[in-house]
Amino acid sequence: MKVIRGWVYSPLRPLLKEVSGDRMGNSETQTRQGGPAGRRYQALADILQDEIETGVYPVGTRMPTELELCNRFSVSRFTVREALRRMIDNGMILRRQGSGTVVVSKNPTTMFVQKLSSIDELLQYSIDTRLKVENSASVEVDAKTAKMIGCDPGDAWHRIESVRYLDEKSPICWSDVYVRPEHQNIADRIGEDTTPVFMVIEKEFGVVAEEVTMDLFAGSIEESKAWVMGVKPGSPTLIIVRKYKDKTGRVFEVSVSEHPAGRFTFSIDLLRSSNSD
Amino acid sequence: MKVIRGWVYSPLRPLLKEVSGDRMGNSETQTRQGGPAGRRYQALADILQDEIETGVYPVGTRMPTELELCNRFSVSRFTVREALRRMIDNGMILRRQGSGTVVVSKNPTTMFVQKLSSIDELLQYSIDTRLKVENSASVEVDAKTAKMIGCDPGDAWHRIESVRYLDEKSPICWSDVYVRPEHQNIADRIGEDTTPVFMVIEKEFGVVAEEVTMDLFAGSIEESKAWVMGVKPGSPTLIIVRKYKDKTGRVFEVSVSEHPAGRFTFSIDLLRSSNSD
DNA sequence: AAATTATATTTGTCCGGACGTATATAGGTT
DNA sequence: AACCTATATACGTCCGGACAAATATAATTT
Repeated sequence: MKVIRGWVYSPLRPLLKEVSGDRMGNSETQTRQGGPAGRRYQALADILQDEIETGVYPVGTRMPTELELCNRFSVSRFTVREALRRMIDNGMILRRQGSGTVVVSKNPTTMFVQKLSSIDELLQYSIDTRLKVENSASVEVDAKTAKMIGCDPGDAWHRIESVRYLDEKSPICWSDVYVRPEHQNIADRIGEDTTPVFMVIEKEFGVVAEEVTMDLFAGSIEESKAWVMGVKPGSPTLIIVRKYKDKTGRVFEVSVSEHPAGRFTFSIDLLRSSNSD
Repeated sequence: MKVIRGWVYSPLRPLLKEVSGDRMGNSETQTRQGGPAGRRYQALADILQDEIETGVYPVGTRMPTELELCNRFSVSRFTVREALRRMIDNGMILRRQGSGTVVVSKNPTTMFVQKLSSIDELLQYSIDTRLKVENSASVEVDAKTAKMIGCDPGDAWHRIESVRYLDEKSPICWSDVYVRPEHQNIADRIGEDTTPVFMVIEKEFGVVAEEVTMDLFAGSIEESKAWVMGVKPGSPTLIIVRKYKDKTGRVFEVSVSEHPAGRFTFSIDLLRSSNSD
């Protein structure tokens, strides 16, 4: 049955009333200024959202123009635009100047958003962990590594092998950082302070990380690394591969981190997006 | 000399000019309406952002009021609010009605946002994977499990043990789903279709997942599970613990998934947030 | 018919004003 | 001093209007 938007009295709904025929005596309604308890743009957003969900405006088609919505609900353009702004945030519509408003999704997409307040949370290390460089050399990546970091075998990269410590005696992870040959001299800067490698490259060479992809999977640690990390060869590790891309899509840094089991947990916190609804 | 918008058009910056003393002859300037190529609110946001970074408004203190900013830059409240809205999105300021605007961060935080368009991307399984229930029983969690799922030892939960298959012969992961005793009858619904368990609970009992936390770490698979998954006991696995909380913060479902190495990769794609700057 | 140009449409930016509501502050009362 | 109350402050909502810029559509020309 579900007569949602039929404007029966719900505590808040009849804030907006559609003007159907010519006009109803809204000499009072219209003169209203200043907001009451309810937000008009929110009520309008709810209505439009529901109309999209029920198929009044199918995905792919165009919604009414701002002016049309102003007339239909007899509200100002401010209210309409504010309502539509919510729906943009919800990913339901898309707007383009001169063109109009297009419906792109039936239901509020991006149900969950990750709260990621700082760059540290991206890297998930507290400020005071330290990188200690073990080795730094130009390499041609072998087939196995190429597959892992997503490039062709034989490609030239500069590899910086290092170990991340919580304190002197507590290695957290082994970290292989691959950077472009033209950036290889940043190797000297690693470990100086706690700045992430990609931020050093950003500052030094002007490239900007526009996209970061992270792959997490389980694996077994190899013998040489196991020795340094103080675990048995072949014991389980959490492997995190991070690829930093600039705006052209070119990867300018790849880091491969191996965390022996028990030393590290990667946490993600997702919140239901509350921008409306 | 082409005076567009008052002050001449330079690429973008002197779009906003601070009024210092009493007033400059902006009889023309002020009357100007409509926007040129440059956005005034953006210019204002840049200025304020810069002033925060340079310590004019230290973190923790309060910024000027809207009206003060209106006067200082001789712009309308719309422009000021639009500028401040950007800074809210950037996480630099926080506003409260009646109180004012507080600086909470020196530099634009939330540098990266995760694009998460659908619930499938949260679960990271393609639609056509299937859950096959192996066992379903009420349990009192032991100490080890309690630590893993974040509750007290001895707490009563209903555990649904299942295996996720890509097809008949390809098990992807072992999955232990813990639900509240009062929800235990949803066990019959698992495997019927591809609906995620938490969505079944949402629909059936009216609870809503407001927050989902995911912990990823490496571990060793235990013997009984190894048998089903077709790997050697003790071999590495990627363990993912998902906790679903309602709006009161109460956990109503915990799922523990164990993915043998090589069978599954968890991917995250982060994009630099482009809300301004 | 194709390309160009002119026009209309539609969203973006910006202004000034008004009132509502939440918070903070000052003042008075107990 | 603690509590309550009146006032001021500051952000939130909403209106009407105006021009700018980007796009789409119609008209014109080639």
